[in-house]
Amino acid sequence: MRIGELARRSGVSERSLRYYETQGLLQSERTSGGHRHYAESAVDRVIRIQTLYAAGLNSKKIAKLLPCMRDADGRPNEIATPTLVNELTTERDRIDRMITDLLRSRDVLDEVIDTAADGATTDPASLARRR
Amino acid sequence: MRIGELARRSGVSERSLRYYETQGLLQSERTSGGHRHYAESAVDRVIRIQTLYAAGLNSKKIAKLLPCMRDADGRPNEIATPTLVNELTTERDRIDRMITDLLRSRDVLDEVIDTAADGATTDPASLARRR
DNA sequence: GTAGAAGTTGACATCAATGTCAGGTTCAAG
DNA sequence: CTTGAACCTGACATTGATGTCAACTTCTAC
Repeated sequence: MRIGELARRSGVSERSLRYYETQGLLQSERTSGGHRHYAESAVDRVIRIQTLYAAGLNSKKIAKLLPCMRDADGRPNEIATPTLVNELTTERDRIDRMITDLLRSRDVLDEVIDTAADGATTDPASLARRR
Repeated sequence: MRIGELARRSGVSERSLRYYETQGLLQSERTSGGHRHYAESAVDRVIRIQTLYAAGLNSKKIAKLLPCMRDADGRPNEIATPTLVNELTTERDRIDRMITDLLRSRDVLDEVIDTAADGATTDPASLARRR
């Protein structure tokens, strides 16, 4: 598929897809005229990249990590080196702390929202949030 | 307490504390010479601010949200307006998605780490992570 | 072959919290 | 009073993925 379709299907801008390529995160075939063509599997890959970015990893880490992830269909292409394992463990712990923080923040928001709702509401969404 | 102590105790840089003040997130008394003095409660407040920043809220949202949170000792000073509740609900849902993403990323990292560990390890931490 | 949609590269902008530095002032202990 | 630590303001830098625009080329449907 071409870049426009990949962007649409993955929910990531064309700009970012080209950027991913410069960072070595995403491969593409080129037509004789220079247009990019992607395999079907690119959709999943892009989504995975996005998810890792959202978790606070930078391009370099993602580039090292991607070959060690198993694809939908099989085994990983590489096994993480001890050095990489160390880095990833650090990231894992950071993500763990992030999750803890986010849960706390979510609870705070829920409380503020529910406090405002108290007094009178029939909104099912907020009722559902009540403890 | 003075800014240095607050920075140390809250784990936030002096630079950031001053920034929080310009954003209306943090109040301080001033000595005749212009030095900031903070109440004990500032420590908690700063930590709360940091947590909300980590959850992706910006200064403006945090400024609106803070008066609606209840302090350690009591009731909130304000009740969120319907408009604010809408905004906060949007944030809450975003945070929810963030948590989902982070859990996924954490699992991915765990899998890569464990795959690398397979073959031979006696590291209790990674053994503990095994499913 | 032609028109218009879609693609290309390169450059520059952005966002927002935080780091850093300079030059000056205040505080507190001796 | 002195001295050094701590604090003040203001300015500029950083970070890194992404937005945006310009000028040009390629692709595709007719």
